[in-house]
Amino acid sequence: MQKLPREFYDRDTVTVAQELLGKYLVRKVGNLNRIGRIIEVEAYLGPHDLAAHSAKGRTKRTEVMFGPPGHAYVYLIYGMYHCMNVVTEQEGHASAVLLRALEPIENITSRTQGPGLLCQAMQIDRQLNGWDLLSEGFYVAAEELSSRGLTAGPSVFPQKILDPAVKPRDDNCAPRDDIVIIKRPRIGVDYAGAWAKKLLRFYLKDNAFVSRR
DNA sequence: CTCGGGATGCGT
DNA sequence: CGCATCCCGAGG
Repeated sequence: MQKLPREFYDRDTVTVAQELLGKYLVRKVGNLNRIGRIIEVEAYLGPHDLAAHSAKGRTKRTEVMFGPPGHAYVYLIYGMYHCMNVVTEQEGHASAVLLRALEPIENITSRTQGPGLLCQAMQIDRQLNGWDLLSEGFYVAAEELSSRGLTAGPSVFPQKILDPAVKPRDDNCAPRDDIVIIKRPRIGVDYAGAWAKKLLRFYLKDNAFVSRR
């Protein structure tokens, strides 16, 4: 299970968001690793982005967004659900990628199609706000390596991002062939004016676990 | 301190 | 479409 390096997160947020698709979120609960393949995300582009929490400035709540990349920003929404982001770009940029849906891979027993359900299924709450995703027990991995030693699923087949703007890289974070990414406006941010219309929601085409709405 | 509303999900 | 449920951030 190849953990994503700090440099992966320390890049342009849209690039990170798109390259997170197909990667694996790993969360150890008890002695079991819960693993889900990330198939839907949204990019939040910093204080300038009126849909981003960091647009309110540096507050107690948004503190983590203003911190270094590769950390989890987890917050409570509507008094009953949690949402999980990964912080991107250099410290101070206050950008992040919201994880919206997973495809269950291992040890997941409840629904994962939506940011609140995803956190429920992975047992993610505000205790994990600020968590460094380069430590053990909670991180994102580049490839599935089943703890039972099973062969890789379809997600490990050669894949490609069909966006000429996204260039392949030489390291293990390289985008893979055949991934087709759908781009849509972000959900639930109608208050953000022109920013609500930008195509910053990304998901894998035809994946059955994309959140509805 | 109060108050309005929220990066949601579920039932009607 | 209503609503649960509570924290956040703004304003007095």
